[in-house]
Amino acid sequence: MPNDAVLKAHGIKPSLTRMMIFEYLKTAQKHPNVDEIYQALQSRIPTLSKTTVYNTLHLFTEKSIARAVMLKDQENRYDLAAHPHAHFQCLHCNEVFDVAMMPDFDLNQLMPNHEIQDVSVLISGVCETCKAKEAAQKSS
Amino acid sequence: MPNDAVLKAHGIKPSLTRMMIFEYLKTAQKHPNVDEIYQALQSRIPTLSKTTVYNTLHLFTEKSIARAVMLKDQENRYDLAAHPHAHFQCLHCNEVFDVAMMPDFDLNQLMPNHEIQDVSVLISGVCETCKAKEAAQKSS
DNA sequence: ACTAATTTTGTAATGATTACAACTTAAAAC
DNA sequence: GTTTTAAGTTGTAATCATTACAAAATTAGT
Repeated sequence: MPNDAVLKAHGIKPSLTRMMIFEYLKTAQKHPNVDEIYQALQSRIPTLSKTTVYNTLHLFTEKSIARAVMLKDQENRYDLAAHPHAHFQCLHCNEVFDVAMMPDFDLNQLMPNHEIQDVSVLISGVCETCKAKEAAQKSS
Repeated sequence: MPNDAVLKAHGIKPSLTRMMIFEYLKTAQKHPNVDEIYQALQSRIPTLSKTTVYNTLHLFTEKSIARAVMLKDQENRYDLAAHPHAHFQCLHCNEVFDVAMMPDFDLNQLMPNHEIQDVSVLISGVCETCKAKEAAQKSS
């Protein structure tokens, strides 16, 4: 489905700015924060303002095509809400990776009378790469 | 185990201030943020500074007797790390509840070469009370 | 007591986020 | 195809949690 169709399908008028922010979220191989999105698109949209990035992300979040990722650095990062997944944040290099998906917990049984809208899972630890580096240093 | 013993066991010198912040975290039936802790203890520790609260919570987090709860309001809240549990935040009244515990995912199988230190689960939706209120309003 | 180390404090800086009003662009009405 | 209205975008200033940092106070070791 082309980008404008995705936006329209969620009740968002596909302005050029919105399309480009959406496209960036879709193709960027990371979990960008507001400033990263702003910096990345500034060259192509010279009049872009940070407020617009905030506005657009709030809109995307509200319309459920993006969601805020809660991380320890206390700065919102965003990714597309398309496929539910967990996040792994390395405490050494600070990189964030997607984790395929958690098995579905039987939340409705745990909390029968609550309406569950979203589940965020953040796993933290040390990533493969950092572990390898540490091991290499120790043995040298 | 008395509070000072808990602190000592984690390598923290049990100063009066630290004991009182620990005690507050233990007994408060909520997930206080820094300001709430500060306000609550100010009457008993008149010279208390907010920086001290920040310092102490960082220390507690580092020594693993407390942990930062990641919530959508973008303001750190803390609870004791004692028994692992998930959090439920109501999107209407903003209240936060503990959820017994998630079944343990087989994370090590999902991410074989990573070292997992912590898993945070945040569930959001509408709580029992808010749902009941809504239902009552509709039927009136 | 004396010195050194630790703990606590207050003020100032940082930096993400929001408020808000002006401006610009696009759509609708005529 | 103007005019009117609504929607989208922008820039500046304010807010507020958090951090940096250095001084002051307290505690522990000698």
